[in-house]
Amino acid sequence: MLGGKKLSAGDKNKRRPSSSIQILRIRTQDLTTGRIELGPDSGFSSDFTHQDFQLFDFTHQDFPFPNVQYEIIIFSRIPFPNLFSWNTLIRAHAAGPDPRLALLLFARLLSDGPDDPDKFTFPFAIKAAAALSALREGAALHGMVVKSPFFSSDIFILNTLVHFYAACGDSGLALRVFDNIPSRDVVSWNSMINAFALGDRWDDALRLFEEMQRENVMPNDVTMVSAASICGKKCDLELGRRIHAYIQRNDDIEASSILDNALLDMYVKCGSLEDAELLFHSMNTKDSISWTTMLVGYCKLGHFHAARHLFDQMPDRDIASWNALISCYEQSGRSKEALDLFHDLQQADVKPDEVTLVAALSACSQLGALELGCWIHAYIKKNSFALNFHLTTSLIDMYSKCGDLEKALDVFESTKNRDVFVWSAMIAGFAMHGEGKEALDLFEQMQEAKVKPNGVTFTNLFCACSHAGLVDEGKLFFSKMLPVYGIAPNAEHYSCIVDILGRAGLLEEAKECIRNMPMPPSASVWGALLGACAIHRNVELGEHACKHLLKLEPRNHGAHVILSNLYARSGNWNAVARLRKSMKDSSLKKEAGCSSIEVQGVVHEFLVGDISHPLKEKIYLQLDEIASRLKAVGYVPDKKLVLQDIEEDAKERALSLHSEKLAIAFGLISTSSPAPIRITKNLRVCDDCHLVAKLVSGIYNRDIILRDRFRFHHFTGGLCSCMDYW
DNA sequence: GTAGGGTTAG
Repeated sequence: MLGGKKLSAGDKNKRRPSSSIQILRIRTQDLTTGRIELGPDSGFSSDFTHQDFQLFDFTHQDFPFPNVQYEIIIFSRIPFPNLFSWNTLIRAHAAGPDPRLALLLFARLLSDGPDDPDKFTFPFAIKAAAALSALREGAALHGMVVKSPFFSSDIFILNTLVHFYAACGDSGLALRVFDNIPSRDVVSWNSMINAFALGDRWDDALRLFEEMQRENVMPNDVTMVSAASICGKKCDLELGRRIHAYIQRNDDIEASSILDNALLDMYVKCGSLEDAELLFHSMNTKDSISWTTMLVGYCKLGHFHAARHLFDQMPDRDIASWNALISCYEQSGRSKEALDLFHDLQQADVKPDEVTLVAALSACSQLGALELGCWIHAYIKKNSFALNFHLTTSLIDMYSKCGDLEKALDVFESTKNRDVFVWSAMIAGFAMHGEGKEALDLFEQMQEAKVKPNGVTFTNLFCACSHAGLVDEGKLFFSKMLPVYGIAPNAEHYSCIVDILGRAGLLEEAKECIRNMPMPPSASVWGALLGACAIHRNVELGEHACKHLLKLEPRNHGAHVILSNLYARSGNWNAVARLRKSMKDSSLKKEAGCSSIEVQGVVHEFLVGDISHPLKEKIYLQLDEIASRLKAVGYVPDKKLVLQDIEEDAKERALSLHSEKLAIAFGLISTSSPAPIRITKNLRVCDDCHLVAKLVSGIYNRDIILRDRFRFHHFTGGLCSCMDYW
């Protein structure tokens, strides 16, 4: 039916087949009639004949149901297909690559089928709605079920509905269906336990697990998979072990590799490699999921050699195994290893998927490896990967963090569909480059586009305000978060606002803000206050913040360094020495500063005073030349920040060998104008290096784009984009 | 002759 009018057979034959299939829209008023109608905006033309199925592209290489095409041909040749044939085809599509076709067929069945749908039809159709998270469509199916005396108590249909609402992310609605199931079987309980698990309501799930046993429904292997998985998510090793023991005790729980894998995953998530290894070695059948799960276990606990060894031993690696190792490297900050493995993958002629590309792009972001990032972007285009939200977000993030804001904006603007992550990534891009106004404008546009901001959006906005010194704007956004946007500020948001106030010198207001926090102040809140005190040389408040910070994170070396800098700036060398001794006693080391620069696709890393580079002679000659040209324009090294109380000329030498200066020197000799020198530093850039970079950009007439831990500095003609506010 | 629930990478 279309627009409420039933088409006659004659109409059908006159119309052209539709070329694009879109999801059908079921109007809610149709619930009262118990029939499904196609809305006028559905894009579906009802001139669809059985022969048209042959026009669809079912040759997708990952098509999981090899017989579908065959069935379609058969189906289209059946002059009067019966309900059984309809059901079979709906089932095939519900599990196929495009479940929308199952819903289309269902609608078609209602208007043109030989019979009304039966108790077999509904589970297939609801499953399709679940696969699509199509809440409205599934709810309409639910409406039809409820009104039917035959279906409203059918346990198969009701169980599928529980699963459907869970898949749509609404465990509350799932529970309403579950509560109304007249006599629940083990699948009902399993579905509801899983619904809670999907909604991160782990304790509710475990309560239900106990309740089902009280009602004398025996858990089966599927129940135990969920139970194990919940223990993993809760990091409850004790309960996990009890579940495992229960399974071993009860012979009626059927062994399966899915169950073994779920237990393995539980042990890995709980961080018990011993249990995981024991189970892994006792497993008779290990599939690629088992191997990959074990691999993730080694990676997460930092056993990278064991992980690599396991990876090399795997009998058959699928793309998920590669992705696991690449992602683990990338998330542990081992970006170079991640990219090396990405390279191996290509050498092995394995096709990356979207997950691989997201991880590789993320590794590029961390390293500032723009050339490789561009190459991956070209690869995506060449192999016509669909730019989904994930990939788009990663590309924007990569270009932003590699210092090419223009390209980030290109990607952003060429994307029509933008979810909250895509918008937030672009806002973050502007923020880290100090383009506060643009970030705020984009937030306005995002609201015009009716995309609801989330907590991350606000973090990025605050970051923009902080770097651009937009204090009033930051305060305004903060005050609107809960009342206007319904997002309760978390500790991270409080750190941001403390940072904004503190940087602007409003230390008292920042202190007051911390006092009014509804949750205990986190380490990062105190860190923000400490940073502000360092900028504004407030030793007393700085000590106060540092004391609180160290109470929460005794081994935070960053705090020691900032406080030490604060003492150093105010010339209190005794305090510096005391602090350094206490750091030494607790074997705390300052994180080594490291700067990297990419030249022709190769990333070169420099540490302080590094002499490991093959071109070290040339680099040090260049450094000498820079030093003399800087002196000629009146530059005096800012030695206050050299931590040790050492001799003056030694201080000067230590300062002149900071990693970013080595990278700048290398950049000058290995690249040429007008290409900017792009440097990525793992820590915040120090005052002296910032000054040197400004002067070099003027004297050598070369732009320098330096990314530090927190933001970008664009040095050009002797000035920096941050206006010395960072 | 057709049916429901579960594990890995992001």
